[in-house]
Amino acid sequence: MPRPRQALLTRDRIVTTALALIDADGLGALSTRRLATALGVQGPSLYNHFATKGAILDAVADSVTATVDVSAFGRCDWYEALRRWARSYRAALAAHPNIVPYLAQGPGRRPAALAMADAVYGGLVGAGWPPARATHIGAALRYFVAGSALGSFARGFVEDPALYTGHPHLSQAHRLAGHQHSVDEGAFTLGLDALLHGLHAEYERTVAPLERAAAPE
Amino acid sequence: MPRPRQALLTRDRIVTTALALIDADGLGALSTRRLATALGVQGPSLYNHFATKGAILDAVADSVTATVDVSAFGRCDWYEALRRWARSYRAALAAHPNIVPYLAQGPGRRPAALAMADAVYGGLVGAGWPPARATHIGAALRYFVAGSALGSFARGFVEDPALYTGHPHLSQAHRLAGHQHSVDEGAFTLGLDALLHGLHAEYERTVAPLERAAAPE
DNA sequence: GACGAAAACTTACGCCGCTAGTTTGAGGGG
DNA sequence: CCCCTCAAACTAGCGGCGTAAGTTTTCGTC
Repeated sequence: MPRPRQALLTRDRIVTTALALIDADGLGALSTRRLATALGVQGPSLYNHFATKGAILDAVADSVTATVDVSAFGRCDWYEALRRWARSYRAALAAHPNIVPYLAQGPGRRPAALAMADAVYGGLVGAGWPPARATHIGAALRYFVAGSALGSFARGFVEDPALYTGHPHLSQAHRLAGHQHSVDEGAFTLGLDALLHGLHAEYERTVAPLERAAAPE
Repeated sequence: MPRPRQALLTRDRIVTTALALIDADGLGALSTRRLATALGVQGPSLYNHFATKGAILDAVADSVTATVDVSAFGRCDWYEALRRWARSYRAALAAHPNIVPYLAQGPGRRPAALAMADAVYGGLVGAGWPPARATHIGAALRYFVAGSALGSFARGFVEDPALYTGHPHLSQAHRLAGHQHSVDEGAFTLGLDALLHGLHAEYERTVAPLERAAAPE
């Protein structure tokens, strides 16, 4: 087939289809040939639109990151903004868990990831956190969110009671997989609340006094 | 070459060499052929000792998990034990960051990972945490540790100042990669302290009263 | 209307994980 | 001591992978 009258592929169509395949079959199951077949095309045709498979994955990852809501920074105080961002971030990743290992490598050159980092860091610095501390906070929350989305904690335990007979406290572990949602959600909520609680305490101890001294009403 | 007088391969030698290759060149660069070459052997010979490449990776992952120290449970109170475990866990993963994406999928059928889960869960329940809460705490800390080891936060930012010109707050982001250790370490310490602080507060609020009622001196 | 860029194609290279079948030394039973 | 079985290496090869190279035809532009 030569060049068709109507282009068969667009970057958008490739990204959307790739994400669907990754969601359905996992990151490892995405090959350029399978992706092309799903698009009704031969493998190498993709290279007319993306330089490498990695560039496709970057675009897929960024399309997921782009759905994260950072609008709470500037609208709420830093504390509430962090909470809303973290929940939105986690929701975005949990909707596409198979891409998380790729996405969690860092923002790299992906525009949506950079925009998110900018909003979070800017929001924290704007609230009075020292720059180095703001970096640490952003990193710590990314650690927690990425870790929570990387793989279900509950599904990490095989559903085979015999496996746990040698471990006195794990006799119920085979049931975890069946309660995946409540376990993962409960752990995330607990951890997020605890993290924010601790950060709040540090803010009151180190930042708030300075803020009050600078603008004493 | 037929069967040699002295076996060329052992499971231990395969695991050790595989870990070295993964450390040096990344998870993606480990192929059965490369591994076999490093061992002075042809590719398929590995299959005399392991059923699949995944089984090799399981063994490598478990050898890393086995270095995590959980002895603080039972020796310290739950709070200090959690801290020591988390630090040891992170140190083990950070020493071999390239295997983390594989390892973080959960314990699966890996014995050292199951033993670690058993110790942590048992320690928390023993301290009075309700079972469901103990599960959440273990999960939340695993989220955080795995996320922190999955990829350096600092190295996630490309060292190219031009990339950040469009983002007002990221003007210094290209310097992050140069301070990888202090950034990642600082973020981990901050997050861990905050998490534990929050958990301690919840313990005092929900568990400690019951403990005092049950054993009033 | 000529022409270069664009978007599909085919072919091919060197990797990959893994299977099948072969060879031959090692170790145990008569 | 001989033989039999098993174990641990081998070679050959399958189908799939990412992607480079070159071909064909159409589109958009001057």
